[in-house]
Amino acid sequence: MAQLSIRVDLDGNARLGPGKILLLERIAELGSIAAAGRSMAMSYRRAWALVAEINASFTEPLVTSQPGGKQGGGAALTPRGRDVVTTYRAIERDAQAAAAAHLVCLQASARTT
Amino acid sequence: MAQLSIRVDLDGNARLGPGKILLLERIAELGSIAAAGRSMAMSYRRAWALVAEINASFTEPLVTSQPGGKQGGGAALTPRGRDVVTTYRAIERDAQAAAAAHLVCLQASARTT
DNA sequence: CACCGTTATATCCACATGGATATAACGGTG
DNA sequence: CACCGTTATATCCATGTGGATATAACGGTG
Repeated sequence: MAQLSIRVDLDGNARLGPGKILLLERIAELGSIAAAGRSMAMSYRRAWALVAEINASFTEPLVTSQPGGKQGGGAALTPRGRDVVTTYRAIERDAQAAAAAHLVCLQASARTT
Repeated sequence: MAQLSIRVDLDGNARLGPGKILLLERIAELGSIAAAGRSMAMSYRRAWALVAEINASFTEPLVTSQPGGKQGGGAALTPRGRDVVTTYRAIERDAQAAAAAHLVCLQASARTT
């Protein structure tokens, strides 16, 4: 089915799209920036840069991280981080629902090959 | 206010986002691919490539063009092209409305600098 | 105390994107 | 019939993005 791909442009410079949100979810699931990046075939460099950008975009960090420690360290989402992910997914769900009828219309004239 | 930036991913390879839609609107308004590109500070090469990609994505062209003729030629939207633009704008409007409450929530924790 | 996997950071470079530019063909208009 | 601005297309190249790689620091664990 036709899908919307949604990027949120907040006032200020914060921009949040599918890639960053998936990265956040993988961090929550896997407990590290490195593992999250690997799971998305993304270099650590890029994953780290995205996390830095995300944290800089909000008034408090969405991701906490520690170098060293058990298993070498790791990262996790803050409560605020979890909220942001949940809210983004809600936006996606509601926007997709609101657009469903229009998408059927668009899809009808699209080349499917 | 926080804005959604929406890309539509149709079944097949067709992808339609804000840039292509604006280009289509400018073509409709200005009557040429070249003028539309200029109005968006976009090279003719790129504008032309986007139009080709758009036309290839649908079962019938959204843009017709003719080289030569009065004022050197020009381009215009087909009825289908106008439909697609209208439908996309409707998706944008409805999705934005559906997300409005969530966006307020997100914006509250975003850095506004 | 050596080891491990991570965070954090810097450097180098391959590649794709797209701008700049050139050229030809087209077909009304003066 | 020359001119014009467009479509259409090709070539060259600057630039930015992000991968690959290296290194240091960190702090639990065996």
